[in-house]
Amino acid sequence: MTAKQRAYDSVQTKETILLHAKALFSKKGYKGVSISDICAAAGLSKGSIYHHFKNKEDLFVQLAELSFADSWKDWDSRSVRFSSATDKLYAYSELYADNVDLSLTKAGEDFMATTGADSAAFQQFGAILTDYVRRFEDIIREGIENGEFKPEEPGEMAFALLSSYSGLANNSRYLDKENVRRLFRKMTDMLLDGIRK
Amino acid sequence: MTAKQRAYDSVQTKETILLHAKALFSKKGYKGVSISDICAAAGLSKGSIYHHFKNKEDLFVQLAELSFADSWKDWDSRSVRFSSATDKLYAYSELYADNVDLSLTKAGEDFMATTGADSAAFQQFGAILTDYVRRFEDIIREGIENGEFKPEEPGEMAFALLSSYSGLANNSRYLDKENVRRLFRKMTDMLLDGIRK
DNA sequence: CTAAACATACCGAGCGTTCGGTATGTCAAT
DNA sequence: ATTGACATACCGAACGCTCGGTATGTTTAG
Repeated sequence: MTAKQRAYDSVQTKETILLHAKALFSKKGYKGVSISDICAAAGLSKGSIYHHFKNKEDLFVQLAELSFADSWKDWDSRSVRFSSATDKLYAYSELYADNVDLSLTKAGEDFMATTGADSAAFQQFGAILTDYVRRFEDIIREGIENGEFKPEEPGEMAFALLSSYSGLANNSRYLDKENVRRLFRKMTDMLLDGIRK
Repeated sequence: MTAKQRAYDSVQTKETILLHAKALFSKKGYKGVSISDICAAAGLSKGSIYHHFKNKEDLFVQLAELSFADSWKDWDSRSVRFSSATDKLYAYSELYADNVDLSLTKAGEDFMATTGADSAAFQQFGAILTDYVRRFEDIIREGIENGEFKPEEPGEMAFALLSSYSGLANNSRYLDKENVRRLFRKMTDMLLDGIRK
């Protein structure tokens, strides 16, 4: 006996929309994806999408909110396995590498360049990003406190490290998965010990 | 005595278009800038722009070609002053920092995501990028050869370093000039010596 | 019956691009 | 030196199309 089939499932539908939207945004950026594109991918009509989301900006911000939250939840469950901040950094970069094709960083930049800085959605997204850096900062701070990393301003270090990873992610778009992983590992090597002999 | 007065000056006009286009593209990305935007900024009509360029893609590729060529020319005249590859790296990062507001890297990513990989313009731009990395690679290779840097694959190192700088440039969009310079210097410190204690 | 969930049809604005037309410049023949 | 033929530079209206968004209708759940 299967459960009663329901033609309407609001929660499921919203998840479907966000799922396809994420794939599209991460591949084509914010402006590169139209609502119609999302409709076609999700197999839904515009009316349905605009029933669940106020507008395109709202859709993107909600997507970013959920994506980053999920991503950190995933991270939390993994990171406990690693005792040192150094190991955590490698694990983080590996996680990043495995999700380059579903990363919203590029779309986020696009979104911020597109959306006016006065917009509410813009500030919401800005808050998400700030929070993201702050969470990453915790790893750095941990490394500093137990003597693994140099004792410098953790906020700046977090910003710089994340910039390196996001830059690498943007430029790895046309590489195969294996190479991406190798490059992210190499990047972490570099960020830890530098290129100087 | 002024130079010969001319009602039309094709070269000047084209330069004007490219100048304003560069400022707009670097701020709003490729898709974020319309031909009308460029018209308004340059004080010209659409017809005029399409007289000088085949289409939007052509305009962007020509702009990228000239920009990168100019940028390297500028670099060549500066870099001779520095004897070590380490010094050159700092000088390069400073040059990058001073031009974040006129950088086409983000617009280039946007362009590649927008334009089909089969397009001629796409491949032209790809060639420009490849050439750019190769030129930067020369600095790395020099550093390796005279024992400043670790003897690793210079192509990969160039790719990684440039990714770090471009990522930082993308994320520095809302910072003031002084902070951007400081962050780029910090990034170079990090890339040279790492964050490990 | 009511309300939520979804579809359909449509809107005005803006997009990249085209095109007919108009200045302006060049140059050879007179 | 003037003229007429032609090329170049530029304009602005308009095209076909897509965009984000809305109004309205239909289906399903409770």
